[in-house]
Amino acid sequence: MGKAEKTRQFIIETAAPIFNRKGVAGTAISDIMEATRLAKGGLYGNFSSKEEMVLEVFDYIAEQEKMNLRAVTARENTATGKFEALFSYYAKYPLGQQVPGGCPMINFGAEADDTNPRLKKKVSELIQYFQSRIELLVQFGKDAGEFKKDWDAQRFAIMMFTMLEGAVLVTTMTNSNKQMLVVLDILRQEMKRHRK
Amino acid sequence: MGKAEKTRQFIIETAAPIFNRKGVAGTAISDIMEATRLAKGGLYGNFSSKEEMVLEVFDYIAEQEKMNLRAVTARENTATGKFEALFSYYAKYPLGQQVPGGCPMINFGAEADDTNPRLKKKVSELIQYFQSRIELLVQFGKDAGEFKKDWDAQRFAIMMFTMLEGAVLVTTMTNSNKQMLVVLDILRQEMKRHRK
DNA sequence: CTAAAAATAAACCAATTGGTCTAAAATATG
DNA sequence: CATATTTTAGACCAATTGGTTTATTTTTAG
Repeated sequence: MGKAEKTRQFIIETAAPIFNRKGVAGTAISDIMEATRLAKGGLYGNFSSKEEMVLEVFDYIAEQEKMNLRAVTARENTATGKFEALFSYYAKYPLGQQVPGGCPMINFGAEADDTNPRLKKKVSELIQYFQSRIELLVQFGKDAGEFKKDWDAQRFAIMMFTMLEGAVLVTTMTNSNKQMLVVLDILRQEMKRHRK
Repeated sequence: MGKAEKTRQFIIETAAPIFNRKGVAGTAISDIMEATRLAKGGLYGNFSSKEEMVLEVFDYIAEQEKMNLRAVTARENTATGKFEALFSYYAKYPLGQQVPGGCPMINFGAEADDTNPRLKKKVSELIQYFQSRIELLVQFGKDAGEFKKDWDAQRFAIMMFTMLEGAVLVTTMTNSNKQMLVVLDILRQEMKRHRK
């Protein structure tokens, strides 16, 4: 990685939590200049526009989120263990976030919806990825004989993902993970019902 | 309602969908001027700042959302019917929204989180209201002998609200209500399990 | 070590930002 | 109807917006 690549990456990593926290419209280029200690030329030499920068920042965030999801589940080797690891991770939410400032799918999604179709598409793809990973985890558990074969993986993936995202919103707004814990209990119970 | 009050209300109602769509930071005063056909003085004579305007706009939106929730459920007189009316309403999401631009709890919540504590508190209160209404609906059904007495109302309210909000996010991002329909089916099934 | 290439800082730009002020117009009240 | 009050339009403000350009520095490669 040459100097240029390094600077580019440094800008992306520095800008990510700022955009996630303050939103795209709420973040001025001057905010990024301040955080990176780079002059305007340093930024526009690496990105042709704020829009392009945001798009690349989200790619980075999406990669972080995917890596985190893999890291959390990789530590266990049974499907049940992997789910439990995920539940423990969310129980501590919003601690341990890879990119601070709340869930990027909610943050970027809410803003992109009516203003940025390219960004919206990226959010949509990240959502799909998360859901398909949950589905694969259920399938893995079924293949390993941990879960009953008639458990509807897609249905559970939708249930788990929507509930977790909703719980993240509530947790963030109320500054309390009380409801998140209830949600996790419901998910654990649902998993138990389909255990062999 | 004098002329002043009327203008004030007109500004709020006109600005509401704009803020909901484009976000607070993404909305310029000039956007509101254009939509209301009012000059700057006309706006700042009624609101001391953009911040104050947004706060009042959200109060209006919250009132609309509450009224809508009441309106949807009021048409039926059994708890089961009221829940079914809610499910039918969400099945058509995002159609029939009172304030266009997606769910205001997500939109304003995501942005307010790290930037506007006063707004965040209002979002939090609206969330609490929705959840308590669901709880009351369960309680109403229990009292009327429709639901089993041992159904945990609060637990279901959390499940229903978080799943619906998550589904709204997914529905909005993917431009498809496919997942919303799955979520509604899960909720219907859960209700059935606690029917007498 | 040197020459070509890449990366950077900072001055500069027009447009727009949220907000103020004043004079004119509209309204409400006696 | 007249007067006091409220409401409004629009000029004006300094600051900031995203973005460009140019001259200089730094890095890379031969």
